[in-house]
Amino acid sequence: MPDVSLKSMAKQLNLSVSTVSRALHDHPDISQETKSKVLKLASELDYQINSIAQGLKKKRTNTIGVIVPEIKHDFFAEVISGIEEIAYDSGFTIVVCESNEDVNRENMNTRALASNRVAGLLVSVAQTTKDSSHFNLLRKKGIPVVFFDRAIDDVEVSKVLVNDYGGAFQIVEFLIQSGYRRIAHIAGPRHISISKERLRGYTDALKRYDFPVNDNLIIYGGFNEKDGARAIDTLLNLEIPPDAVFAVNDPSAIGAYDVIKKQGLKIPEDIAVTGFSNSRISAYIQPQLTTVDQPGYEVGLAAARLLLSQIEAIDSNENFSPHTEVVNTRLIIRQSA
Amino acid sequence: MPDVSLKSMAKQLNLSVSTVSRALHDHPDISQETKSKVLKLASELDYQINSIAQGLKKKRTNTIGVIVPEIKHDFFAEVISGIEEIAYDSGFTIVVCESNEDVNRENMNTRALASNRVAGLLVSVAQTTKDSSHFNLLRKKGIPVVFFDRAIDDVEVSKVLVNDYGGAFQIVEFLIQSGYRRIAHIAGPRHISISKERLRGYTDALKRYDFPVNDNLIIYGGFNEKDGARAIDTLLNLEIPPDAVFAVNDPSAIGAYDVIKKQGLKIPEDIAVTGFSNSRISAYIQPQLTTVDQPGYEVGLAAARLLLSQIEAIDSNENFSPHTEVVNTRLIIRQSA
DNA sequence: AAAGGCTACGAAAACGTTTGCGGAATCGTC
DNA sequence: GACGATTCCGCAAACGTTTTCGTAGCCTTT
Repeated sequence: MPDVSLKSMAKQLNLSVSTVSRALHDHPDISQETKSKVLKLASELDYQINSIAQGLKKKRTNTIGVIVPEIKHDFFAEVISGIEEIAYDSGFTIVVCESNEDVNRENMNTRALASNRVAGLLVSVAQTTKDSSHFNLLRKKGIPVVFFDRAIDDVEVSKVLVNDYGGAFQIVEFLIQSGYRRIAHIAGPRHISISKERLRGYTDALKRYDFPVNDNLIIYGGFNEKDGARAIDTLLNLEIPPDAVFAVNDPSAIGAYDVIKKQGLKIPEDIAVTGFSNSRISAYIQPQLTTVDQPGYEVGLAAARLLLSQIEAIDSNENFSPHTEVVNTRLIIRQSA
Repeated sequence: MPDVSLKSMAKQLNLSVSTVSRALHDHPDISQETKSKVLKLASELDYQINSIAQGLKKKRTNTIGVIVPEIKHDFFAEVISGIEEIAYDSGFTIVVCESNEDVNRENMNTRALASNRVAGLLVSVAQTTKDSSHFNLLRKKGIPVVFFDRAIDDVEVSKVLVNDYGGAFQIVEFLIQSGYRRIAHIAGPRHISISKERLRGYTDALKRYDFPVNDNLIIYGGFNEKDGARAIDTLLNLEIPPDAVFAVNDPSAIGAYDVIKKQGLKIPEDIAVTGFSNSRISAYIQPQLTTVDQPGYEVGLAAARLLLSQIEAIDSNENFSPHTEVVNTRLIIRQSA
C-alpha cells in the first residue's frame, strides 16, 4: 500500500538509494551479490519506477505525443497503430490527442503536451491550421516534431508524406485512358500540402495528355462528406457537367455519391467518381469506389522511426537535420470508374 | 531557450519561488499588485507549468489512461472521441494504448500507465483477458479504474456497459416476428461480458416465443471477420441450416456475408443476417446490414464522467462506491433481415 | 611498507513544483 | 502608544529519481 520506492527498498536492505538505483540500471559500479539482492526484492515487491520522477530528473519523459485531426478516420487510426507499434518496441508510450480539425484545439494540445515534457511530437495538422507559431514554440523548447500526411510548409521539420502527387497523377491518367474527357476535381483546402499536391497531380496529368485545365471544373472545399456534396452540386449544375470527377479523398467522394444518386444519375455510366484514401467503406459502398491506397500503417511506422531517431540524436548530442520521407500509393481500380 | 521556470521568473522579479507559485494559483495570500506583475511576466515569457514536476509533488498527473483492444474499430474510435471531449473540458489529457486483443500487452500497458502515475484508467478488456491480477494491482495502488463495454466480473470497479442483453433480445425478437424460424447465433468469447449478455438476450428471446434453444445453432468464436466466416461455414454445413443468423457483432456478420455470397446464397432470401455495433460499413455494405446501434460516443462520455467524479472523490477524501451505468441500444432495421 | 589502482558503495545536490510555517510590515482598536 | 489582527511574503522541506564526487577497503606493485 505505501508506495514502494528506491528509498523504501534501500531502507529494507540497509543500502543507500544510489546503490539500489544502480542495481536496477546495470551500472558497472556494483557487485553481483548486492545487485541480485536488490533485483530479488524489487520483483517481490513489484517495484515500478516512478516515471514522472525520472522524467523530472531527465528533463523529458518516455512518451511521445500524437495529434491527429480525427481518430475516427480510418487512415489516421491506421497511422496510430503503426506509431504505437514502433513506440511500444522502444519502450515509449504514446499520447493521442484529437484536434477535431480546429487550430485552437491543436494549439491547446501542443501546449499540454509540451507541459508534460513529451520526448517528441507527431502531428498531422488540422484543416484550419495556417499559423505555425505553436510549432515554432516547440522548436524553441527543443522538442522535436515530425509531421505526417498533412504538413505546413513554413516549419522546417522532418516529414513523412504520402506520394499525393503521384497517386493523383496516376488516377487521373487512368481516367483519361478509360476514355473520360471532362474530368473535374473536388479539391481540399488550398493551404494544406496534400490538397496542393493532389491538385498538382491532377493538372499535370491533364497537361501531359494535352487536356485543358478548366478552372470551372476545380471546386475547393474541405475534407468531409458535406464538402464533397456541395462541390458535386456545383459541378452538376454547370452548363456542360463533367463526365468524371476526382475527389480529394474518399469521404468527399462518398458525399458526391449521395448527391449523384439522389439526382437519378448512374455511376460510372453517367459520371465516374474516384476518391483517395482507400478507406474501408470504399470497398463496400455501391458501386465500389475506385481510389488510391494510402498505406497508413506504414506512414505511422516511418514517422515514429524518424522521430525516435531524432530523439536519440538529441540525447547523444549529435546534430540532426530534418528530412522528408515519401511513401508510395497504389491505384485501386474498382467499379466507380 | 533556457526553460522558463518559477525560479527564473522569481529571480527576474526579485520574488521568491513560492510567491510566484501562489500568484499563478489564485492563492489568497498575495496582493493584487504582485499577482498582476507575475501574470504579466508569465504571459510575456509564455510560461508553461512543468506538469511532471507538479505531478511528482502532487503524486499524480492530469492525464487519464485509456486501453482499448483496437483503435481502428469504429466503436472504440467513437468512445475515444467521447472520452477526449470530457477530459479536455476538465483539463485532462488522455493517453491511448492499444492492447491488440492481447492480455500481455494489456498488462504491459497498465504497468506503463501506473508508472506514469495517471490519475485513472478507462479500460475495455482484450478478448484473451481472463486473469485480472493487473487490475487488482492498480486498485492496490489506489488508481481508479472504470471498465467500459467489455468488463470482467471479478473486479469491483465502476462500469459503463451497453445494454447488450436488451439489444440482442430486441433484434432476435425482430427476426422471430419477421417469420424466421431457425435462428442461429454466432457468439463471441465465452468469458467476456458482452458475449454472455448477447447470448443471454438471444436465448431469452427464443424462450419467450417458445422457440427451442438448439446448441448446434450456437457457434463460439472471436470478434473478427474470420471468426464469423468460420462460424457460418459450420452453420451452413448443418443437416438443416438456419434461415437466419444473429452475429455477435458487425465484423463477424460481415465475415459471414462473404462466405454466404461465395456459396451463391442470397441475403436475406436464403438466409438473413444481423449484426451488432452499427459500424459505418454496415450502412454501406450490400445488402445493408440490419444491426443494433451502440452509442460509442455516449459510452465514452459516461465512462469519462464516472472516472473523473471518482478522481475528485479521492482528491477530497470522500469515499466512493463503484456503480454501473448502462446505455441503451437502438435497433437499426435495414435490408439484411 | 609505502604508493598506486581498483571496486563498491554512500552522501548530497539537483530537477520544478507545492505548501506548512514563521515572521515582518501594516492596519485598526482602545 | 501598546497591542492583537491581518496581509503578504520568504524559507525550507518534500516528492522519487539520477548522477557526480568522495572515500573506505582491498589488492597489486615496487
